[in-house]
Amino acid sequence: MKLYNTLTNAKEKFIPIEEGKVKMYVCGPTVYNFFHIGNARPFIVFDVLRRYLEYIGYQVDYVQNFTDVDDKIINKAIAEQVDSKEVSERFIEEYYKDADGLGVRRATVHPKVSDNVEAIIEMIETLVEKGLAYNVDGNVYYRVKKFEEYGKLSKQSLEDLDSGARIEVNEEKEDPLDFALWKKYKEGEPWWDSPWGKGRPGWHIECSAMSCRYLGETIDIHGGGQDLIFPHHENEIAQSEGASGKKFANYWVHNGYININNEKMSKSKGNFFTVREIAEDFDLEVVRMFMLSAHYRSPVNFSRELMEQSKAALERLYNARNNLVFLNENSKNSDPVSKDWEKKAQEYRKKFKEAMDDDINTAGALGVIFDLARDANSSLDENSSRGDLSVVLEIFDELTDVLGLVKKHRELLDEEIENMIEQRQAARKNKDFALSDKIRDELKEKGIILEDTREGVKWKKIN
RNA sequence: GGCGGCAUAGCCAAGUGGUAAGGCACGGGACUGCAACUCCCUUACCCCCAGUUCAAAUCUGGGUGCCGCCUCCA
Repeated sequence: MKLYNTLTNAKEKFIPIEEGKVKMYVCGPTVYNFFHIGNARPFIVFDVLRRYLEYIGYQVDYVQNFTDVDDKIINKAIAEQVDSKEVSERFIEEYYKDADGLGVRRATVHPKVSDNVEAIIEMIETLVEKGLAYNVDGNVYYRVKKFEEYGKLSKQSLEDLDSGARIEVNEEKEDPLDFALWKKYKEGEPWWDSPWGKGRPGWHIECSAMSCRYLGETIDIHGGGQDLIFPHHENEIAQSEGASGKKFANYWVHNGYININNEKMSKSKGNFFTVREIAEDFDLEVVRMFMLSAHYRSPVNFSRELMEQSKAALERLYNARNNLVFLNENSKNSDPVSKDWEKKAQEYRKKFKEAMDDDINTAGALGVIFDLARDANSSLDENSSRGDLSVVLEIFDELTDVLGLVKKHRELLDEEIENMIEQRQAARKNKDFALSDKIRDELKEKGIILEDTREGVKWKKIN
């Protein structure tokens, strides 16, 4: 498999540190609000990367943190006159609700900053000992110019950064580029004891410390949104490599932005939609479909129209699967799978993997699944063998599972609804179309859509 | 100013040297009591100019347009 590595600005063959295993860290949310669809992109993209790595046989240790100590959380807590812990715990719960809706699986570990302060302090101590950090009256800063490779991820030289740096108000720092590792306690803020007095961790250090604690000094893949490249990930490299003297991450993978009217969606611009808001109008699986229909590194525009398109596309996939299930349940042909379909299933699998191997080309992979759907729709019917039908259903589920799509398989119908369908069939037989249409409308009210096909009545639930 | 990305049909989008996947929408047809689903058919001077090559959407150079990072941000 090839992955685009921000460190080298090139697609590279993925080679894990340890054969058969992948250590992967992805920057998680700051839990002070519902997350927006810009935040949702990395959750979905890296969930797919993780699923694919597992699909091709790796054992993946996947760590995604919760930033639960932060200015924005503190501000929210003050505004609501509650404890900041209350705010972060609440939005961690809300995170899981939305993530579940998006089909994002739980990481192996979801560490919180507040549970890892000890590890953070240890790492800062190491940096201070090595002369890479300094304490000024209870605030500890990273001495950026001491880390020679600073800028290697974002491809910026220290001189460029110097000239671009805005005038610092903070006169404590030796250099404007230096950033905080430990922040001195202020009234009303959460705090921990440290060698430098009461205080709390800075933002960047948490990922370095937690990545090291849960995955070790060197990891395979570090992921996040492109906007984290600088300064966050640059700083992580400075901290982790400064402390360990070893390479921090072999592959840096960054997803592109979500735009609104071609402009970046961001909390500061206020032009964002939370996933929670979108859930009022769409099943969240549609959001996932939308995200995966473009390559993860390209910017995508978000709009209601595009959501409608994705919804229709997803619908097509569900229809194809429902047809397969229906035929499979009703097939009277018990022949085993044919050579033809055995071969075709392998070809679809191969093409799917080729797309995914090429830097997680989900749009290309979806194209393969749509080809499979069309093939199944057109070449399988009531005379097809159960052998063929089940092989096609298996490969369809196998491939859609990797993308985390088409997961809502229909359950058995209630007896009441079954009865209504039978009554309608009787009415149709008697050409009593007024009654049959009435029953169909009633079922629609209950969220069941009927389709009369040559093979019989099919039904599905409305999304 | 420094660094980086993008430009493919009405909309979305794959394709990095061999003659344009796929989805949505639109139009025509088949099927159907109607509808839905499904199927078939139809729909592209690959932003512009020049160059390299037997061959370029793909490579090189130059334009034009849009976006991002350099500051909290996925």
